[in-house]
Amino acid sequence: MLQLATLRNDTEAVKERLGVKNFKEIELVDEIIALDDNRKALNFQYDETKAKINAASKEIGQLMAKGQKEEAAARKNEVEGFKQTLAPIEEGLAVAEKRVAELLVRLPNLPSPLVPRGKTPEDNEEVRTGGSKPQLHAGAVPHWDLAKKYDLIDFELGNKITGSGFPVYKGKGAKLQRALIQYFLDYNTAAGYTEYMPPHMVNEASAYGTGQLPDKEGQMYHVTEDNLYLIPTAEVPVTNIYRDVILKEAELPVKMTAYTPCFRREAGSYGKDVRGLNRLHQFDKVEIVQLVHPDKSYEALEDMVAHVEKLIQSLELPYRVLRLCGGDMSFTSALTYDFEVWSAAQERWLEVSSVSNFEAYQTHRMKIRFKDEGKTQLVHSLNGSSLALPRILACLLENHQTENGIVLPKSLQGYFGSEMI
RNA sequence: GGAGACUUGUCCGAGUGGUUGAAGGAGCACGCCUGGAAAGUGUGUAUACGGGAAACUGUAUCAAGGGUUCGAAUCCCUUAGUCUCCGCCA
Repeated sequence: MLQLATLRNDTEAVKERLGVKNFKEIELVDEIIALDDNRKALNFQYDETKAKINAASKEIGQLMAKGQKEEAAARKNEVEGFKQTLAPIEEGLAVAEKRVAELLVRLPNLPSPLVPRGKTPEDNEEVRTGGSKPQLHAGAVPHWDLAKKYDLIDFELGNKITGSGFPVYKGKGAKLQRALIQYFLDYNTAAGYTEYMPPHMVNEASAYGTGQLPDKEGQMYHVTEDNLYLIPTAEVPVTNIYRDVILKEAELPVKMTAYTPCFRREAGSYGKDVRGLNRLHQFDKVEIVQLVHPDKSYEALEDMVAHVEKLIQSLELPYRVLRLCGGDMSFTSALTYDFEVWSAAQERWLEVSSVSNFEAYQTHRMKIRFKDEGKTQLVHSLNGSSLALPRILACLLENHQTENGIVLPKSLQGYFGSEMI
């Protein structure tokens, strides 16, 4: 969440930035500041009254030790009076604190100056493209047909076992998944990311930390019996590894990578968007996360974008890099680059990675800090997919299909154990 | 799942109602000592939110939340976690 100090010090700039994100309730900013003024005043009164009570209680202790019972009793009465004035202050303070916190989490992160204005995906800015779109042979088909033809994925079987959006990978299809995961993890660890295998369920505090709660609970599967959430992305458990941790400056940057399945309810999706592998309830993804010095986060973002870009290039897929506009970026992000790969048979772009700088928005909630010559301050957090598997698989199948089979990119051949499917 | 023990600062560890934010030790930082280092020695060493130009100072925090009390690390309740034994089990 945003810091109150930012709201206070740069009120107008904050409002202007929220406007870029098409945030509707700009008036919340002034409302929060006013509420916090009230909170501060109450807090001051509380502290003052409490100080009197503490001092008097201490005296009572000393009087009792000296056996001056009557004086002690008199002080007790005095404290009784203080306590009566304290009660309403305490109550008001609790309400004020809760209200400020509630409203503050409703403010999205401020977009960086690089974020283009706009409302829809059409307003995203194409930064660059790479690779070239393939000329498919005459009988070329979309990936769901290829998956069937080569017996790689059984969608109907997933429907039977679980429901739509839960495909069953089979034979070479399953092996290719494993090869992709292994390749991505090796590629990430070679770049200095430490591999983690985190839990696939998280508690409320973790979901709150990365911003899935309080608003987006409808997007996660919730195990109500134990009050746990299935992770929608490895970002949640991995970033929370450092929740409530104060790092040493020398420990920065922290670079982590993890493979996990991801679970998303995707309520309201339909049509061609959800055909085949385009949008699933369960999918596999390898994620990268960085915690960095606040001065270095944009440098780190560029570094992560370059990292993901090289990975996509190594898969020999045509891609484009988009800088998301204010209206299309996530609630918690300050700047996001999306990678889309060209799905040659569907003739559309599919998002395969989203790389974001959250600045201190997540770390403020999670209290991830570092010590800089005695001064403690928040680190910046970033994450990106490196990479999400299903759409990569879809594009690999579609783009690399030939009459004789699917030719795998060289980078994958060793992991998969052969050149073709 | 049942029974019991436990959860204190960066770490170890003392502390069962009254100047305890917390003894003692270790670690770390800086200084002294040394040709240099070790040893020794001195000082310092939590976080959040307030007040103050600053020095400094108030409040809160001894797993978390609530209660009793003039006063709680210390007593009571709830929750979470750790350990031991039993049960179950990949």
